[in-house]
Amino acid sequence: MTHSSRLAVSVHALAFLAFRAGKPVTSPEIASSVGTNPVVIRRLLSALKSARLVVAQKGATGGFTLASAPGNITLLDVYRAVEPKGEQGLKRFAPCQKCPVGSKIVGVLEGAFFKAQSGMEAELQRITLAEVERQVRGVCPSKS
Amino acid sequence: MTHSSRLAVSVHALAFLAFRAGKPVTSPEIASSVGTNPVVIRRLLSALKSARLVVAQKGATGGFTLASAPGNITLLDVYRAVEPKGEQGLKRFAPCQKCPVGSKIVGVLEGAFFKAQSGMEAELQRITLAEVERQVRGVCPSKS
DNA sequence: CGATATTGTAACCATTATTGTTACTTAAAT
DNA sequence: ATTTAAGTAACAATAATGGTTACAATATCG
Repeated sequence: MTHSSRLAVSVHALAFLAFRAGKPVTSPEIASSVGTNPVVIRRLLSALKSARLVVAQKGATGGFTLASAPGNITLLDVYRAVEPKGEQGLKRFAPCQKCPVGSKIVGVLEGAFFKAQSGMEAELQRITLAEVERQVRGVCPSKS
Repeated sequence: MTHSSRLAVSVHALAFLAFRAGKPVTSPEIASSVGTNPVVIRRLLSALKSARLVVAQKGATGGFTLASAPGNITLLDVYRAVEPKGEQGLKRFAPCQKCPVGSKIVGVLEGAFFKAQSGMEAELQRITLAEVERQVRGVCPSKS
C-alpha cells in the first residue's frame, strides 16, 4: 500500500455519497465529515469523476453523486482512480549496469512487484462500496 | 506497495550476497552495485541483521554474509524487515467522530487494508531469494 | 601494540510527496 | 443579477526519503 491517505479519503467520500442515497452532496459537507479542506475533496473527486465513479454538478443545488450503484464500485476502481500508476518501488532505483547483478535485478524486481501488486489488487476488487456502506451502517451482510 | 526503494535495494543487496556465495561483502562493494552510498546500505542491512537475514562482521576482512540459504529467505521476510509497520494508508486520516460515516469508516478501512496487505504479502512470500538469484543468473528454474 | 579496515549510528541536508490553503474562473439555479 | 458550487492553479507547510559527513566501536594483521 501507499502511505498516502488518498484511498482512505476517497472511500470515505464515496461511502458518504452512498449514505446520502442519491442526493447531491457538496465538497464542504464531505470535507467536514472527512476532516479536511473542501479543495482536497474536489481534487480527489475530480479524479473519481474522470474514472466515471461520481457525477459532479456545478452551481447552486449542485454537488457530487455516485455514478453507479454502490454494488458496482469496487475499492480497486477507487484505488486505480486516485493512486499514481507505475512501479512505485523502483522510481529511485538505478543500479550499476556493469555489475552482473545490477544489470539483471531491475527486471526481476519488476516481475516480483507486479505479482505483489496483483495480489493486493485482487483483494481490493473483492470489496464493493455496497459492502463498505453495509459495514458503516452496522448491518450484517445478508446470509442468504 | 510503498514508493520507497527500500525493498528493491534490500533484495538487490541480498542477491549480491547470494551471488558471492558466502564470502563477506563490504558495504562499499554493495553500494557500488546498487548505485548508492555505503551508509544507505549499512542502514538497510542493519535492519536485515536485526531480522536475522544477514550476518555482519566488523573489522578488517569483515563484511556481510547471508544468515540462511537463499531458499530459506522470502521477499516477505525482507519486506517485513525493512518497511515501516502499521496502517500506512491511515496515518493522516482522522475523520469527524460526530458523523455517522466518519465514526465507523476507520474500522472498515482497517479491515479492507488488512486484506489488501495480506494479498500482497502472500505473493511476496512465494518468492525466495533463491528464485531471485536464479533469475539474475539467467537460469531457468529446474523442470524436475 | 599499532595501523588499518569495517560495521554502527547520529546528525544534518536536499529532494520529493503529500496535504492544506487562498484565490480565482466557470457554470448552474433562482 | 445574485448566489452557490465545482474546477483548478499556485503556493505553503509538513513529512518521508535518500545522500553525506563524521565519528565511535570493533576486528584483523603485521
